[in-house]
Amino acid sequence: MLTDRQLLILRAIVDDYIKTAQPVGSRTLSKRSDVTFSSATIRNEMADLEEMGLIEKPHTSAGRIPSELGYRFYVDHLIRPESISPQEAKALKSLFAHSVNENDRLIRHTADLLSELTHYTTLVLGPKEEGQRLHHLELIPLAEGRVVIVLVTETGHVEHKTLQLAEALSREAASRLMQRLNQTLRGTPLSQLRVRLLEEIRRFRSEHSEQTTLLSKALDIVLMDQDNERPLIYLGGKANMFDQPEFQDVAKLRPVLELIEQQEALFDFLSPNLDNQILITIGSENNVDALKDCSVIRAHYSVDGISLGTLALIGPKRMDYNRGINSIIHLLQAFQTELRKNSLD
Amino acid sequence: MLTDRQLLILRAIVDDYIKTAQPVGSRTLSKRSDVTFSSATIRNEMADLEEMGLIEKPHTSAGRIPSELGYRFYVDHLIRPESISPQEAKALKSLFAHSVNENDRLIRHTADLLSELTHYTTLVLGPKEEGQRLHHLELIPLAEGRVVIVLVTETGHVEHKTLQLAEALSREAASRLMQRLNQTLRGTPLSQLRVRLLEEIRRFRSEHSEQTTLLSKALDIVLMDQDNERPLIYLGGKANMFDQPEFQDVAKLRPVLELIEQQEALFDFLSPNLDNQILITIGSENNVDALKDCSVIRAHYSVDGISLGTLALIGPKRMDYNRGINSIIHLLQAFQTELRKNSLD
DNA sequence: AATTAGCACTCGTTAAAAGTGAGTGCTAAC
DNA sequence: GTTAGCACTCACTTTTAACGAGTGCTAATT
Repeated sequence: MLTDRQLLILRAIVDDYIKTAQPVGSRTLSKRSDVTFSSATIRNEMADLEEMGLIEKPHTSAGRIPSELGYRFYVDHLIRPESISPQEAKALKSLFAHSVNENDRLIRHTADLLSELTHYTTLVLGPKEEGQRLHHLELIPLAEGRVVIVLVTETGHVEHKTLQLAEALSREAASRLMQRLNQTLRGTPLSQLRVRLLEEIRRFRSEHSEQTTLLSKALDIVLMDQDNERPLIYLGGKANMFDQPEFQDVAKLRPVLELIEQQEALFDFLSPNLDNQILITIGSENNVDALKDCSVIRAHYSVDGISLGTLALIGPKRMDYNRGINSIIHLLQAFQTELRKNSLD
Repeated sequence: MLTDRQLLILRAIVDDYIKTAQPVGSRTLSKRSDVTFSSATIRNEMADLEEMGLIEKPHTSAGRIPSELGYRFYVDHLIRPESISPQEAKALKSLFAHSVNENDRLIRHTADLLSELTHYTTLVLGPKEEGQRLHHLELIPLAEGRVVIVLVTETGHVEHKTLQLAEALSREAASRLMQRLNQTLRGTPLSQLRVRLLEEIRRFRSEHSEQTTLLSKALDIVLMDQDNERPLIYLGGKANMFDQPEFQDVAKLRPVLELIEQQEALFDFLSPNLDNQILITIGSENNVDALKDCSVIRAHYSVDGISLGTLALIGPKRMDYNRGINSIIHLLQAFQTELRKNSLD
């Protein structure tokens, strides 16, 4: 167990290092107004803290920096849930002043906002398709056998695909089929949609003896497309990475930026972990080599108790956890409220 | 005018520098099999080439590197339109083996292909909306006054927007209005669509005395949205930038990557210049400070003689122009063929 | 017993000095 | 016109020295 003085020193070291990115020496600390004891005393305490693995020195004659364990301790025990400043609270309220009807744009907007708010890079994992339920389906026949299928989910998400049929689908046939499909399929989870859709078309065909073989084949191909399986990831403030002194070296910067561009890898990484509402992973805790020098703050967003996706903040291990956590919590609130507005019960 | 020997030497210097990124010395050149004269002779010729501004030395005791003028001369006079290798030609053919129905995805796919082919970063500017013409318009009323409007252009581009009305629009009203709108508005350039759409709705209202004020207001807001004005830009192979030795320094890399993330700036930069089908700009010719160390190869793509957008390749000034130009030309062909397939006359 | 002042020591950082080598320009010989 | 030879330049590397922030330990102080 740590003494109060040790806690004070540890917090001071982490705070200072987060601010300056420079190893913190005993003399520097002793000059702080909240430190009443001498640098020698601090050195003794530091030796103890180092023995406990909470801090470390880059080399013999340097000050101390927090270890991963130190950051972990700081995050777990030393963070004070600071309320954001009044002007920020005001800004946050006005952020969503005019509603954004489409979830896609709402999510993109949110990613940008969060990165502006924190000056870190932001990742927003969109809702997984599979979990969502169908609200409405529309078939729009165009010229030359082209058919656009529009799909609206209960969360208000709209999506379209274009099919190419060998022969035209009449507007009347499309209309009849559509009416039937909407009657029977509303509420179907998208994960089952493909199977049930084909089944339903087959049944419709036998009842009405209409020629929809081509349609079902084309639909099958388009719905099979794995593009749909994976939720989209939106990024905000990528350039913020450049401002971090730890990423002035291309060798450090490259793996992070490369990972960020890879949808698949990111998806695996961000994929839901529903234990906590807010999850912070530090350095090697990320279990991703490219992120061994980064910390990630994740928050799951949900509507009506259903978890939809993830908001994440990515920065150096030396990131401002306090600010990051508070910003993400506050933005999460506003974001969920907007999402709620867009959903179709 | 340059002598044959000077041309040989200039080409050798540029080729060598493109390959190695190291200043080329007279001794190195004299060892090439196609060089029969001595290093001293080469030094004399180099002095002349330098006087003409075609090459320069980073410092007194270094080899020579091409100047911007040198690259310009190389691009204008020394490039041989090399046909791509058989295996690449084959690969190119199979690239679009299965058609991509949606232009958006086709464009994205193309950006990725081009960057894979060249190992440079690729930009693809999508078609400008304004120039395109309406093919079909669909209104889909959902629950709670939500209406999805789907818009299909003659190029086969599909787009949707969600409107929020204060009170529900009946399916019948929507259907009637839609039929009318499609009759009168097909072929309208998107640039005029907003005005003509509102006009048409107003007229429809007076004729049928239907309550569509809300609809036109909501439509107005949504169509006003400047998001639509600007074509999308797709990026491929961003990570390729990291491989270039000239961008190992964050100070050099940063402005380029930052620019690439800025849709607006890129849009202005890539905006059509219809003089040539292929345009190459080198370093300062880009007129963009962030690209002063880059070269850009641009190609305009068109369907049925109508220019739609731009394919671009971005790399260091020392980029492999030969390969870049040839790749972009070949991919352009295939890309346009696919686009043609997707258009609705 | 806890705290602090003092001091030798460590080690990264910076600056200057010396050595190395690739490459040039010039001159004289071919 | 071409080439061999040679002095010269200058980035790059290595070496050495000086510097200073910071530490650990010990002895004195509270």
